[in-house]
Amino acid sequence: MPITRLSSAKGETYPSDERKNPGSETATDDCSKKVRVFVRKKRAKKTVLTTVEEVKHEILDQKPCSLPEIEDFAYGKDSSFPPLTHTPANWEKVLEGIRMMRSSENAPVDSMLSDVVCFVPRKEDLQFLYLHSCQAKQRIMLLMARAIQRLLQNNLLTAEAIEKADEGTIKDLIYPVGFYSRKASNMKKIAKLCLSKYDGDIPSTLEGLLQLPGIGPKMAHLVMNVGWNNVQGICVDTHVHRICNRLGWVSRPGTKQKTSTPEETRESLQLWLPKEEWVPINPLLVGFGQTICTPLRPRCGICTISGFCPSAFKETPSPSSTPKKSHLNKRS
DNA sequence: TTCCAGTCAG
DNA sequence: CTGACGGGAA
Repeated sequence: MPITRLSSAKGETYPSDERKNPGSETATDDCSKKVRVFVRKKRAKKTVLTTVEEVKHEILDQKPCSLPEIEDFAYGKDSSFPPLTHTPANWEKVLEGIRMMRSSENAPVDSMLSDVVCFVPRKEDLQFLYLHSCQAKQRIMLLMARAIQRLLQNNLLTAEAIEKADEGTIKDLIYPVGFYSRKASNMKKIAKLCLSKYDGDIPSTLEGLLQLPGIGPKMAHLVMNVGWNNVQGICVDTHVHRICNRLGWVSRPGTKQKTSTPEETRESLQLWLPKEEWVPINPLLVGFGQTICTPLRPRCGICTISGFCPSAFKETPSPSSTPKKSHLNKRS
């Protein structure tokens, strides 16, 4: 079956879990010293941002490593030195808590991804077709699966076939999917573009993907992440956007204000989140956002990390029926 | 009736 | 920045 899913299976282990081994004291002391020197230098040059990734890259000479000293330093646990900018306290506990909640509850995203990526082998190459469902609802995702099935049955999964096919036919085949009309025409345009510029394949760069009609930052990063295995950025959808802001994980540059767009969230999040989390953060938070940290009436009562969440129990219960801005509002 | 989700057009 | 997009569910 050529359909690949982004959502990861439950019970997956993450690299950060393997970090807590007591290493040799001399090595970590040395590392700790290097971190201080490095950050001091950066700050002397008035470099605005110093990320955990950057420190690791410099100090550890590109070798993947997550020494506790760097993490502690980043979180501000080391009182002898100010924390790195933008790294929120307790983020690992929060992530771990969300993983726990996710493992005990099935979210729609687990059964079928909201963004479905199909790879269709043809000759020796991989042909690619994207279908994009904005809906996180299970119903739509089931319909999405059926839409793909129908496209498969009609041999409409190669750029050539899509290019030749009637737009109305495609429209009918993918029908109940959100924005099917626009998507059908985008599929035609993308097929034509891919045939003329990419030999029937899809572009393998972020820039190339973003040129395709209907492909924005969210889909482009998703395709880079799961399609090309080349992580250029975090795939930020509204769930990631919303939850990161509720947690206080992201902010507009130089302020404590919430980010206003997913793109802003992506850039802010990438400043401190370790790269090994860039891919798993999406299905993790999407599922969390579907089951617990919902846009409307988040279930703070059953959320195990509400103690770490600045927004816990602070959402207005019924925004639609009572549009009046009540007592609880933004802080100065 | 309102909202959903991402992208694009105005 | 605002709204359209297309259907269906809350």
